[in-house]
Amino acid sequence: MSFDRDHVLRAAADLLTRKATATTEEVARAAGTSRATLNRYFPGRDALVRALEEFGLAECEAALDEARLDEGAADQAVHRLVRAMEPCAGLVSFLYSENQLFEGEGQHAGWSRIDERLNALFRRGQESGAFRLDLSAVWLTEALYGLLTAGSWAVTEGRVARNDITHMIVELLLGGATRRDAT
Amino acid sequence: MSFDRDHVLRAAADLLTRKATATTEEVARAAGTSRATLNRYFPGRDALVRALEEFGLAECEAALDEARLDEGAADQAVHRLVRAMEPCAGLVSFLYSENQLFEGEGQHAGWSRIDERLNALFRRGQESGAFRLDLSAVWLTEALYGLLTAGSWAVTEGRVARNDITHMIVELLLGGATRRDAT
Amino acid sequence: MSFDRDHVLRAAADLLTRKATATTEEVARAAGTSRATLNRYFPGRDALVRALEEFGLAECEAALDEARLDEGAADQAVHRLVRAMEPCAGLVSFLYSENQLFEGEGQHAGWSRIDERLNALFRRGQESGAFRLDLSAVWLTEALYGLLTAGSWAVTEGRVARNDITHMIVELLLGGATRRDAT
Amino acid sequence: MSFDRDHVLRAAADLLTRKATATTEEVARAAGTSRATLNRYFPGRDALVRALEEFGLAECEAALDEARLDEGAADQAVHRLVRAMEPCAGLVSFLYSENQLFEGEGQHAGWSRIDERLNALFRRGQESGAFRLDLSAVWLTEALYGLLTAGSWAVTEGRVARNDITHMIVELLLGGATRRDAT
DNA sequence: TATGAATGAGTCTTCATTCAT
DNA sequence: AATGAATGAAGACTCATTCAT
Repeated sequence: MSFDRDHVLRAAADLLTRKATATTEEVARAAGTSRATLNRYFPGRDALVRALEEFGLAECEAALDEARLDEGAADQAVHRLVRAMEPCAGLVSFLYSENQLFEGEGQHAGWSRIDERLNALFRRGQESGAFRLDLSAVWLTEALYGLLTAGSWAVTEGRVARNDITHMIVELLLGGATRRDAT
Repeated sequence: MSFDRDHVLRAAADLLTRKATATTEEVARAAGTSRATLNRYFPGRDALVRALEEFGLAECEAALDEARLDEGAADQAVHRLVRAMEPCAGLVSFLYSENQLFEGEGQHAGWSRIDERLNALFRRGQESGAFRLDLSAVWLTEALYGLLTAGSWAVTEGRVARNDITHMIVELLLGGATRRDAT
Repeated sequence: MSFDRDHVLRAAADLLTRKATATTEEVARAAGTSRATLNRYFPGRDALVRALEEFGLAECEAALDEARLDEGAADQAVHRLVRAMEPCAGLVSFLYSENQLFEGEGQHAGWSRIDERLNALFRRGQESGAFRLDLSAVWLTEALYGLLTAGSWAVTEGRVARNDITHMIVELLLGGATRRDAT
Repeated sequence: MSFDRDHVLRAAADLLTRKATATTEEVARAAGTSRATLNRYFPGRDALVRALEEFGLAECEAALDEARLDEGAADQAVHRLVRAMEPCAGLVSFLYSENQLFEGEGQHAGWSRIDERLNALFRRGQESGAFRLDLSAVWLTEALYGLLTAGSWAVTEGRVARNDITHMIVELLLGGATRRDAT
């Protein structure tokens, strides 16, 4: 059977998300192939990380497309967004921590595009009067990443049910912890 | 001059927070000492991480003490908590990611104690009617960690002003992004 | 199209003469075929070297035959010898260096046969009074190899014209650098 | 005891002269040290070869200095030259074959300097009427290298006595194989 | 039969660690 | 006590080889 690049990338993402320092051998084994073959397609660990970055970017872009950020009320769009991005959370978290290493080189332009799309959504919410103005769109974007990561971990560690996590993130992000009806 | 254990730990925390894969040599250099001396006091990388864990735990406990979580309204306590914990965010984030590696070994009991104190705060808020019941105290604790980490990065990357970050985190955690006065 | 064993051997000899550490892939490419096919006919790098050895031996034997070492004056025979062997020089040089690796394994008997034929020529010259007795026939044989190799390199590097090299080698080997008519 | 760079270089030269494809481990063992330490001082195999090149160059230059090429009759100078260079022959031969690999990069300028000094000697002999004019100085230089290499091998393989080799090379280079008194 | 693809083996390199000063 | 130097261990990479088409 032929080498399934996508399958390998998914397996690598799964493993590295859980154990960021996993060996090339472990990655290869997890992908059901050998070190040498892995190296044929991704020459060097960097190449693998770069490929994962492209992969993660594509997944995120697809998630954003699927969420139709421009349509309907901003809070509903956020809801769709979180639901769509949740599967990417682990990989994105891994890539974030890896990117810290490449400080000098400047990060991949694709992430700026993603950031900008998220920023645009939050700005739209602010302009429509739905979202607060004292919390900047940039911060809301960063906070979304943070909550996605936290949610991913919380599920992995068994502290929150997988089926609940989208609700947890969306409600916290949009409504906060304080009771509204208590007013 | 005598070996300043605390100074070394702070330097190591600063560096590893930014670059989790930093070499022993880099850590030693950042601490102003040599590999060999570093190894004399922390025999093995694990020992250093464990020491950092103790260090981070102590800082966190101190922050929790300083925030007087049991006193006054829960939301005010959360405010004090975030302000007090913010300096620990980077180190806590690093230790979290390191702990992923030691899945097998149960994690340090100290973190459970911290978790429990935070959980207790959020439960108190829920029992007092101040906080929502559909967002579990456990999740709020995890979310707090996530927001602290996101805030730390956002400041490091220059996206949010250092003086604003406590406000950003507290307001989002308690009030969410949606405008309340718009009702 | 059928596999042209001789063509492959010549291409391999040409390449390995210039770059002794050439990869199997490079050899195959130079021969206009693929690694796998090369391996089908020469299973293992050793097999290729052995085949090259047989090839080189055959070429040398043919050169010696062509030079008719037993006929005429010894110095004339040396002249014919150098002219005939010059095309083999590069390959012989390569095989010499390869043989160093197989110290343990006795070298191919064919080389002894060649050596013996050359020795015989120089001994014949000594016995006929044409060649000096204080330079052993064995040494003259080795020196011939050395001069052939040096000549091959000198031509490759463009330091001596291809048409001159036989003259240069023969004259040096037979007459040395010192002027005779100066006496 | 401290790391003896010169000792390591000599050991490496001795081994690589005999077995050009020797492993880093074998080189280290032959030098009485470990791979890791070898790598500390010569990071990468290339670095070792470059260092050997510098080492060989220095030895050659020293040999040329010792031979006082400018003094006395040219043939006497050649005699001194061969005697002085003989110990370098193996290493020079190795470096020659290695240099073939770096075709693109152009060879170390030092060798040109050596070549030029040798060329000058042979030109001086030609101008003084001692050496033939139909064998170019450049060729005599190349031939000298070839004879040194052949002599080194002949001694290693036990075909010529070590004490005889200088005589063998000098006499062949200067006087050739043909009897002079036969005239 | 010839070849692209997969892999086992072995080398190079680097890191964490230990030792002698 | 502190450090430069040496090393064992382990990961990454490349090559020669084999397999399936």
